[in-house]
Amino acid sequence: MAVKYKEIAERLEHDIRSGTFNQVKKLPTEEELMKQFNVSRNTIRKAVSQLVHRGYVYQVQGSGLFLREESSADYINLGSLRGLTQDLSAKSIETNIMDLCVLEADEGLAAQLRCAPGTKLYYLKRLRIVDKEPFSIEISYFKKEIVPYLNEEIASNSVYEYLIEDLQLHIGFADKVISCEKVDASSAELLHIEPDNPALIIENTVCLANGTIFEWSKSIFHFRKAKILNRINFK
Amino acid sequence: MAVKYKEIAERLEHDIRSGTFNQVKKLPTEEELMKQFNVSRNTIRKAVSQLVHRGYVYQVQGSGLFLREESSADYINLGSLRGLTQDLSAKSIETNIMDLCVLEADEGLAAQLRCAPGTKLYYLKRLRIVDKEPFSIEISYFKKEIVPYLNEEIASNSVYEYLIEDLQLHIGFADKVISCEKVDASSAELLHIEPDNPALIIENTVCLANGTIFEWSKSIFHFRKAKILNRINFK
DNA sequence: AAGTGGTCTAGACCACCGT
DNA sequence: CGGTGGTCTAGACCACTTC
Repeated sequence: MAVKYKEIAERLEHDIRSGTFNQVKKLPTEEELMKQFNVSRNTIRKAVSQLVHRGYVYQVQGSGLFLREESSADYINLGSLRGLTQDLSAKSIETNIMDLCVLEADEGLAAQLRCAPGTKLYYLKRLRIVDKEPFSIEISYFKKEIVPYLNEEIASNSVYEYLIEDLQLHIGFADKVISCEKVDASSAELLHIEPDNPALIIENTVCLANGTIFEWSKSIFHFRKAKILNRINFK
Repeated sequence: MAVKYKEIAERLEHDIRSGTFNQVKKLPTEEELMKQFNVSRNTIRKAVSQLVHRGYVYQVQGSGLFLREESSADYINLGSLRGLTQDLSAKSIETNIMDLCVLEADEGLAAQLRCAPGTKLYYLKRLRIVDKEPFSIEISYFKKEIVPYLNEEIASNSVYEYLIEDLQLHIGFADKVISCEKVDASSAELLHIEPDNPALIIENTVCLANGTIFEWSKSIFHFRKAKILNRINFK
């Protein structure tokens, strides 16, 4: 990571998360940060705008740079790539692999992934267990052309860590569709809830930085245990 | 709006929405935009980054600026201030005011709004009807100190348009918590669904640009009709 | 090699907050 | 009024895509 503004943003994010500014609830001024990191003002402003987007701070013209309140509960964060591991860091997380194989896209999957029917895909179904209780079911399809190899060991840990660090994929953007349904019988059993109970659903279409779709997934969450937090900035 | 990059972003957003670039699926290069709007490169880049953030386009280094696919269905957009009116623009939207009054914050509301119990609040409950069918129930509390006046006429249209254009409030950021519950009996009746059916819930804490909380709201959506779309950018 | 976006600098001036 | 963010410019150099 040779990029200055990203390094500064990561450094500040780390400091915020470890409570460095909790007393004053305020970050140093832009001028102080310029001196501290020995970079130009625009570079500081670019680093800070990353923290704003991630929901850590807000800027007030003429006044300063303030910490946003920490969210007390454990929420799922839509914007993070690392998924549950980072969001629910205080909890114990286990993963059961229910299924992992290569298959060929049918009409429906081909439409979701914008590829020809018959395209080879990795199919992965996992049960996520948080604090010893079933939390969610995650069903993912990856284009094999882009993710040429996957095994149970990788799928038991963070798939995205593997995609980014080992396969060196550049992940660009995603569409997430959030909805709510009655849970089907087999999912109800896995999640230890009654059939016809509600379930929170996230369908996720993920693209590389160059715009190519490489994953489509559907996650089914236990309706009492999962809440999603989204921090929005206007302006 | 004397700010150049915002004007350029709005102009480009309008052009994108009206299909100007649909043939090529690409925007002009930064250099062309610089000439077209007669501004510096950084100003163009700032305008473009707003479009990226709103999910309209993605940038590919060395290649260009591309349109993201339009989402086919009618989704609720978490990032917009205007709410349903803009998101579901193709549909007919009606609003029934169920309740509108001033009350004093109890312990629970005081905690949500970070104010003293007894603080005066506007309470507003509305039923939103889309294409002649009940779509959602919205319950809002506004600090009267910040929103000193509200009436049925304003509440029948866009409250946020009134807050921004008439009261000149500067809205800064919001925390949105999305979850899923079994619907209660009275809400079920309003939404024309069976009791115990699922409901999609958004709880919303909204702050002014200076960080003051001024609204807390809870929206209960018809689980078959409401889907939320969130477009995420990494990097 | 040419085209196009990504990062970074240095400096100017404006707008808003607080004392 | 001084302090602090917000906007804007002009120019340099780097990194990636495309041909």
